[in-house]
Amino acid sequence: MKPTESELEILQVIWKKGQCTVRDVHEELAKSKDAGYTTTLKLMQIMHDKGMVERDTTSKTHLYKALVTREQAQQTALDKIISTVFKGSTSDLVIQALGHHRASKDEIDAIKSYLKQFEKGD
Amino acid sequence: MKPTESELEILQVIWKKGQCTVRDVHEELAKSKDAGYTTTLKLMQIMHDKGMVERDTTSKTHLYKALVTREQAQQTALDKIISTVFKGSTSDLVIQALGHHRASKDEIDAIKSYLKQFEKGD
DNA sequence: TTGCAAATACGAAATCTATCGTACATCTTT
DNA sequence: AAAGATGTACGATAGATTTCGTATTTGCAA
Repeated sequence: MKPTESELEILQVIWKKGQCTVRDVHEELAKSKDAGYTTTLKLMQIMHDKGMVERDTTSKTHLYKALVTREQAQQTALDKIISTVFKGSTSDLVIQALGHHRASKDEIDAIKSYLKQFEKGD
Repeated sequence: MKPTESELEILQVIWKKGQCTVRDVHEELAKSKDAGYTTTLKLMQIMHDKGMVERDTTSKTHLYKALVTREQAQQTALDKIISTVFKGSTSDLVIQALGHHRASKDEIDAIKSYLKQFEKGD
């Protein structure tokens, strides 16, 4: 349910590529991290045991796909930090996010139009 | 730098009360958690070793204060999830947050006025 | 078909986190 | 001043996570 730090790193690669071999993932991670191939392999096997990914073992080289969606992981992550560091306040989070992570004009427009549409629903 | 899960629970209490004894923190945590007093004590000592809190040891019962501010923890947490699950996109995070964590009218107003003020600065 | 390269399987060590028990120190109360 | 209560110090354990080494399997090429 709640991916660990390393599991998230791996999921990121799978989310981006859609479908991955262990080597795909490992080489991507190797750019920023320094761990052995079997480490990545083992982690992906564990993730499979946990049901976070599925794999096609038809051929020798297995193909992994994510079962946890990025949206699910986003939601889990948001829930956690909103409750632990934002006192449960979504608006605090939004304001803090906008304040420090300089959003582009386009992003701000996206948010504003989202807010408009959101208001109508009320 | 990056508080663990338990450390965050403790920081939350200290942030709220401003200054705490171990017992203060422990009794607050006891409401939702079931761990012994010395566990809380040990964690707070570790936090002190890490420089996350300072303490006044003048009297027998030590007084702890946070050295990590809530804002810093919020920023660290945001940075992490924006990069790990939101592809670096702040607006994705904001929209996801607003979409799932039903914000109140007041909160939305707060965000809108923030956006207005934010635009002026551009 | 034999052997090499690349992949998987998996046990085990190394960390890190959280938890607790016990020893020791310090107040308070009588 | 002694006893009990309350506090801190700290080693040790349990569990989770990450890492790696080695054994085994599989496919391909000479």
